[in-house]
Amino acid sequence: MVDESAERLTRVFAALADPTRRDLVARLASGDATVGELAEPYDMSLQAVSKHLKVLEEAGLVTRSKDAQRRPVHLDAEVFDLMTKWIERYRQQAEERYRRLDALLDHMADNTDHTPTRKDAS
Amino acid sequence: MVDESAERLTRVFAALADPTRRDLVARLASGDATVGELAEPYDMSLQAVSKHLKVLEEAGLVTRSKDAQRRPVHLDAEVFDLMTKWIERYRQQAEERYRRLDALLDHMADNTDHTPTRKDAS
DNA sequence: CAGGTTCTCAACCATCAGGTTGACAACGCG
DNA sequence: CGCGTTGTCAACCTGATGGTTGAGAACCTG
Repeated sequence: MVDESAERLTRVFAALADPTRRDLVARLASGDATVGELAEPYDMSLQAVSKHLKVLEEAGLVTRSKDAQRRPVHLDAEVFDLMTKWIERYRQQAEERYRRLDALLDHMADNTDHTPTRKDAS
Repeated sequence: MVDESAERLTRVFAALADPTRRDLVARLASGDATVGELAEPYDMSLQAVSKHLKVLEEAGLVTRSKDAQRRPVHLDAEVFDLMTKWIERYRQQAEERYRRLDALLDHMADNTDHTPTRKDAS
Protein backbone atom coordinates (compact mmCIF):
# COMPACT_ATOMS: atom_id res chain seq x y z
CA MET A 1 0.00 0.00 0.00
CA VAL A 2 1.41 3.24 -1.15
CA ASP A 3 -0.31 5.20 1.60
CA GLU A 4 -3.12 7.34 0.32
CA SER A 5 -2.01 10.53 1.98
CA ALA A 6 1.55 10.24 0.70
CA GLU A 7 0.36 11.00 -2.78
CA ARG A 8 -1.67 13.94 -1.61
CA LEU A 9 1.32 15.28 0.25
CA THR A 10 3.44 14.91 -2.86
CA ARG A 11 0.92 16.81 -4.92
CA VAL A 12 0.46 19.60 -2.39
CA PHE A 13 4.17 20.15 -1.88
CA ALA A 14 4.78 20.02 -5.60
CA ALA A 15 1.98 22.48 -6.23
CA LEU A 16 3.43 24.98 -3.79
CA ALA A 17 6.95 24.57 -5.13
CA ASP A 18 6.07 27.02 -7.90
CA PRO A 19 6.24 30.76 -7.13
CA THR A 20 3.35 31.64 -9.44
CA ARG A 21 1.16 29.06 -7.78
CA ARG A 22 2.12 30.27 -4.32
CA ASP A 23 1.20 33.77 -5.41
CA LEU A 24 -2.15 32.55 -6.68
CA VAL A 25 -2.83 30.94 -3.34
CA ALA A 26 -1.79 34.11 -1.56
CA ARG A 27 -4.16 36.20 -3.63
CA LEU A 28 -7.01 33.72 -3.31
CA ALA A 29 -6.65 33.82 0.44
CA SER A 30 -8.23 37.25 0.43
CA GLY A 31 -11.10 36.28 -1.83
CA ASP A 32 -12.35 34.22 -4.73
CA ALA A 33 -11.53 35.34 -8.25
CA THR A 34 -12.06 34.37 -11.85
CA VAL A 35 -9.33 32.97 -14.05
CA GLY A 36 -9.10 36.19 -16.01
CA GLU A 37 -8.70 38.30 -12.90
CA LEU A 38 -6.06 35.96 -11.58
CA ALA A 39 -4.14 35.89 -14.84
CA GLU A 40 -4.09 39.65 -15.36
CA PRO A 41 -0.99 40.62 -13.32
CA TYR A 42 1.28 37.93 -14.74
CA ASP A 43 3.39 38.12 -17.82
CA MET A 44 2.07 34.87 -19.20
CA SER A 45 -0.84 33.56 -21.19
CA LEU A 46 -4.26 32.91 -19.72
CA GLN A 47 -3.85 29.28 -20.63
CA ALA A 48 -0.72 28.98 -18.54
CA VAL A 49 -2.56 30.33 -15.51
CA SER A 50 -5.42 27.97 -16.20
CA LYS A 51 -2.92 25.11 -16.09
CA HIS A 52 -1.52 26.32 -12.79
CA LEU A 53 -5.02 26.39 -11.37
CA LYS A 54 -5.54 22.85 -12.54
CA VAL A 55 -2.47 21.76 -10.63
CA LEU A 56 -3.71 23.53 -7.52
CA GLU A 57 -7.10 21.90 -7.97
CA GLU A 58 -5.64 18.42 -8.31
CA ALA A 59 -3.66 19.07 -5.16
CA GLY A 60 -6.93 19.85 -3.40
CA LEU A 61 -5.93 23.41 -2.66
CA VAL A 62 -8.55 25.02 -4.80
CA THR A 63 -12.00 24.37 -6.21
CA ARG A 64 -13.41 25.78 -9.42
CA SER A 65 -17.14 26.28 -9.64
CA LYS A 66 -19.24 27.36 -12.59
CA ASP A 67 -20.98 30.68 -13.05
CA ALA A 68 -22.06 31.02 -16.65
CA GLN A 69 -18.83 31.13 -18.62
CA ARG A 70 -16.87 32.27 -15.57
CA ARG A 71 -15.00 29.86 -13.32
CA PRO A 72 -14.69 31.45 -9.90
CA VAL A 73 -11.74 29.95 -8.07
CA HIS A 74 -11.95 29.32 -4.36
CA LEU A 75 -9.16 28.54 -1.94
CA ASP A 76 -9.76 25.43 0.11
CA ALA A 77 -7.63 25.67 3.24
CA GLU A 78 -8.27 22.18 4.51
CA VAL A 79 -5.31 20.52 2.83
CA PHE A 80 -2.95 22.83 4.61
CA ASP A 81 -3.56 20.77 7.70
CA LEU A 82 -2.06 17.71 6.08
CA MET A 83 1.15 19.59 5.45
CA THR A 84 1.31 21.27 8.79
CA LYS A 85 0.84 17.97 10.56
CA TRP A 86 3.60 16.31 8.58
CA ILE A 87 5.99 19.18 9.13
CA GLU A 88 5.23 19.60 12.81
CA ARG A 89 5.76 15.95 13.52
CA TYR A 90 9.32 15.86 12.31
CA ARG A 91 10.18 19.33 13.39
CA GLN A 92 9.27 18.53 16.96
CA GLN A 93 11.06 15.22 16.81
CA ALA A 94 14.20 16.91 15.52
CA GLU A 95 14.02 19.65 18.10
CA GLU A 96 13.52 17.14 20.87
CA ARG A 97 16.61 15.32 19.69
CA TYR A 98 18.46 18.59 19.60
CA ARG A 99 17.51 19.36 23.18
CA ARG A 100 18.67 15.94 24.32
CA LEU A 101 21.98 16.31 22.50
CA ASP A 102 22.39 19.69 24.08
CA ALA A 103 21.86 18.21 27.51
CA LEU A 104 24.27 15.41 26.72
CA LEU A 105 26.96 17.85 25.66
CA ASP A 106 26.43 19.86 28.79
CA HIS A 107 26.85 16.72 30.79
CA MET A 108 30.01 15.67 28.99
CA ALA A 109 31.55 19.08 29.41
CA ASP A 110 32.16 17.97 32.95
CA ASN A 111 34.28 15.01 31.88
CA THR A 112 37.42 14.63 29.78
CA ASP A 113 37.51 15.12 26.05
CA HIS A 114 37.04 11.50 25.15
CA THR A 115 35.74 11.82 21.57
CA PRO A 116 32.50 9.87 21.83
CA THR A 117 31.74 9.93 18.11
CA ARG A 118 30.30 6.45 18.19
CA LYS A 119 27.18 5.98 16.19
CA ASP A 120 25.13 2.81 16.00
CA ALA A 121 23.12 3.65 19.03
CA SER A 122 19.97 1.90 17.84
CA MET B 1 16.23 39.80 -7.21
CA VAL B 2 13.13 37.77 -6.79
CA ASP B 3 12.85 38.02 -3.03
CA GLU B 4 15.36 36.03 -1.10
CA SER B 5 12.99 33.89 0.92
CA ALA B 6 10.79 33.07 -2.07
CA GLU B 7 13.62 31.05 -3.53
CA ARG B 8 14.18 29.23 -0.28
CA LEU B 9 10.50 28.43 -0.06
CA THR B 10 10.57 27.10 -3.59
CA ARG B 11 13.52 24.87 -2.82
CA VAL B 12 12.05 23.56 0.43
CA PHE B 13 8.67 22.76 -1.04
CA ALA B 14 10.28 21.16 -4.07
CA ALA B 15 12.55 19.12 -1.84
CA LEU B 16 9.63 17.73 0.14
CA ALA B 17 7.58 17.03 -2.97
CA ASP B 18 9.51 13.78 -3.37
CA PRO B 19 8.42 10.74 -1.32
CA THR B 20 11.94 9.38 -0.97
CA ARG B 21 13.17 12.70 0.35
CA ARG B 22 10.27 12.96 2.78
CA ASP B 23 11.17 9.50 4.00
CA LEU B 24 14.79 10.51 4.44
CA VAL B 25 13.69 13.48 6.51
CA ALA B 26 11.41 11.24 8.56
CA ARG B 27 14.22 8.83 9.30
CA LEU B 28 16.72 11.58 10.04
CA ALA B 29 14.31 13.04 12.56
CA SER B 30 15.14 10.18 14.88
CA GLY B 31 18.86 10.47 14.46
CA ASP B 32 21.82 11.28 12.23
CA ALA B 33 22.95 8.67 9.73
CA THR B 34 25.54 8.08 7.04
CA VAL B 35 24.72 8.02 3.35
CA GLY B 36 25.15 4.27 3.20
CA GLU B 37 22.82 3.65 6.10
CA LEU B 38 20.25 5.93 4.57
CA ALA B 39 20.50 4.32 1.16
CA GLU B 40 20.23 0.76 2.36
CA PRO B 41 16.44 0.32 2.53
CA TYR B 42 15.72 1.81 -0.88
CA ASP B 43 15.67 0.03 -4.17
CA MET B 44 17.97 2.53 -5.81
CA SER B 45 21.66 3.24 -6.18
CA LEU B 46 23.71 4.95 -3.54
CA GLN B 47 24.37 7.74 -6.00
CA ALA B 48 20.69 8.45 -6.32
CA VAL B 49 20.34 8.79 -2.57
CA SER B 50 23.40 11.00 -2.49
CA LYS B 51 21.67 13.25 -5.01
CA HIS B 52 18.53 13.38 -2.92
CA LEU B 53 20.60 14.41 0.07
CA LYS B 54 22.17 17.14 -1.98
CA VAL B 55 18.73 18.50 -2.80
CA LEU B 56 17.78 18.42 0.86
CA GLU B 57 21.02 20.16 1.72
CA GLU B 58 20.50 22.92 -0.82
CA ALA B 59 17.03 23.41 0.60
CA GLY B 60 18.63 23.92 3.99
CA LEU B 61 16.90 20.92 5.50
CA VAL B 62 20.02 18.93 6.13
CA THR B 63 23.71 19.41 6.76
CA ARG B 64 26.48 16.99 5.87
CA SER B 65 29.59 16.98 7.97
CA LYS B 66 32.80 15.05 7.50
CA ASP B 67 33.99 12.14 9.59
CA ALA B 68 36.85 10.44 7.72
CA GLN B 69 35.27 9.06 4.58
CA ARG B 70 31.83 9.04 6.15
CA ARG B 71 29.38 11.91 5.72
CA PRO B 72 27.01 11.88 8.67
CA VAL B 73 23.79 13.58 7.67
CA HIS B 74 21.97 15.74 10.16
CA LEU B 75 18.43 17.07 9.99
CA ASP B 76 18.20 20.81 10.45
CA ALA B 77 14.66 21.60 11.53
CA GLU B 78 14.97 25.36 11.35
CA VAL B 79 13.78 25.76 7.79
CA PHE B 80 10.49 24.14 8.67
CA ASP B 81 9.54 27.40 10.31
CA LEU B 82 9.68 29.21 7.00
CA MET B 83 7.13 26.82 5.56
CA THR B 84 4.90 26.72 8.59
CA LYS B 85 4.76 30.49 8.66
CA TRP B 86 3.84 30.72 5.00
CA ILE B 87 1.19 28.05 5.31
CA GLU B 88 -0.32 29.36 8.51
CA ARG B 89 -0.63 32.84 7.15
CA TYR B 90 -2.85 31.90 4.26
CA ARG B 91 -4.66 29.14 6.04
CA GLN B 92 -5.80 31.49 8.76
CA GLN B 93 -6.72 34.14 6.23
CA ALA B 94 -8.81 31.64 4.31
CA GLU B 95 -10.45 30.29 7.43
CA GLU B 96 -11.24 33.77 8.64
CA ARG B 97 -12.90 34.47 5.32
CA TYR B 98 -14.80 31.23 5.66
CA ARG B 99 -16.03 32.16 9.12
CA ARG B 100 -17.23 35.53 7.90
CA LEU B 101 -19.09 33.97 5.03
CA ASP B 102 -20.61 31.52 7.43
CA ALA B 103 -21.78 34.31 9.70
CA LEU B 104 -23.19 36.18 6.74
CA LEU B 105 -25.21 33.18 5.69
CA ASP B 106 -26.44 32.69 9.23
CA HIS B 107 -27.43 36.31 9.35
CA MET B 108 -29.32 36.11 6.10
CA ALA B 109 -31.14 33.03 7.24
CA ASP B 110 -32.49 35.05 10.16
CA ASN B 111 -33.84 38.18 8.59
CA THR B 112 -34.65 37.12 5.08
CA ASP B 113 -37.43 35.04 6.40
CA HIS B 114 -39.97 37.26 4.72
CA THR B 115 -38.63 36.75 1.28
CA PRO B 116 -39.17 33.02 1.09
CA THR B 117 -42.49 33.14 2.87
CA ARG B 118 -44.15 31.65 -0.09
CA LYS B 119 -42.86 28.18 -0.60
CA ASP B 120 -43.35 28.73 -4.32
CA ALA B 121 -45.17 25.46 -4.55
CA SER B 122 -45.09 25.63 -8.37
C1' DC C 1 -29.08 33.83 -34.55
C1' DA C 2 -24.52 36.47 -34.71
C1' DG C 3 -20.94 37.81 -32.07
C1' DG C 4 -18.10 38.82 -28.08
C1' DT C 5 -16.33 36.97 -23.70
C1' DT C 6 -14.33 33.51 -20.78
C1' DC C 7 -12.08 29.62 -20.34
C1' DT C 8 -10.29 24.73 -21.42
C1' DC C 9 -8.16 21.31 -24.39
C1' DA C 10 -4.54 19.67 -27.54
C1' DA C 11 -0.21 19.76 -29.70
C1' DC C 12 4.19 21.19 -29.44
C1' DC C 13 8.78 22.61 -27.50
C1' DA C 14 12.63 23.44 -24.14
C1' DT C 15 14.23 22.64 -19.74
C1' DC C 16 14.43 20.20 -15.41
C1' DA C 17 14.34 16.11 -12.25
C1' DG C 18 15.16 11.47 -10.99
C1' DG C 19 17.22 7.56 -12.14
C1' DT C 20 21.30 4.79 -14.19
C1' DT C 21 26.47 3.49 -14.76
C1' DG C 22 31.45 4.42 -14.59
C1' DA C 23 35.37 6.80 -12.79
C1' DC C 24 37.81 8.44 -8.96
C1' DA C 25 38.83 11.10 -4.57
C1' DA C 26 39.66 10.60 0.32
C1' DC C 27 40.39 8.09 4.10
C1' DG C 28 41.60 4.03 7.58
C1' DC C 29 43.81 -0.24 8.10
C1' DG C 30 46.53 -4.52 7.27
C1' DC D 1 52.40 1.13 0.73
C1' DG D 2 48.40 -0.99 -1.33
C1' DC D 3 43.64 -2.00 -0.77
C1' DG D 4 38.86 -1.94 0.64
C1' DT D 5 35.33 1.30 2.17
C1' DT D 6 32.51 5.36 1.61
C1' DG D 7 30.82 8.72 -0.96
C1' DT D 8 30.84 12.37 -4.86
C1' DC D 9 31.09 13.85 -9.67
C1' DA D 10 30.04 13.48 -14.63
C1' DA D 11 27.66 11.83 -18.58
C1' DC D 12 23.69 10.03 -20.11
C1' DC D 13 18.60 8.70 -20.73
C1' DT D 14 13.65 9.31 -19.95
C1' DG D 15 9.52 11.33 -18.36
C1' DA D 16 7.43 15.35 -16.16
C1' DT D 17 6.85 20.41 -15.99
C1' DG D 18 6.04 25.09 -17.56
C1' DG D 19 5.50 27.72 -21.16
C1' DT D 20 3.63 28.72 -26.07
C1' DT D 21 -0.10 28.95 -29.89
C1' DG D 22 -4.45 27.51 -32.16
C1' DA D 23 -9.00 25.74 -31.95
C1' DG D 24 -13.31 25.54 -30.02
C1' DA D 25 -16.85 24.82 -26.15
C1' DA D 26 -20.14 27.30 -23.44
C1' DC D 27 -22.40 31.11 -22.25
C1' DC D 28 -24.58 36.00 -22.24
C1' DT D 29 -26.28 39.87 -25.04
C1' DG D 30 -27.89 42.53 -28.93
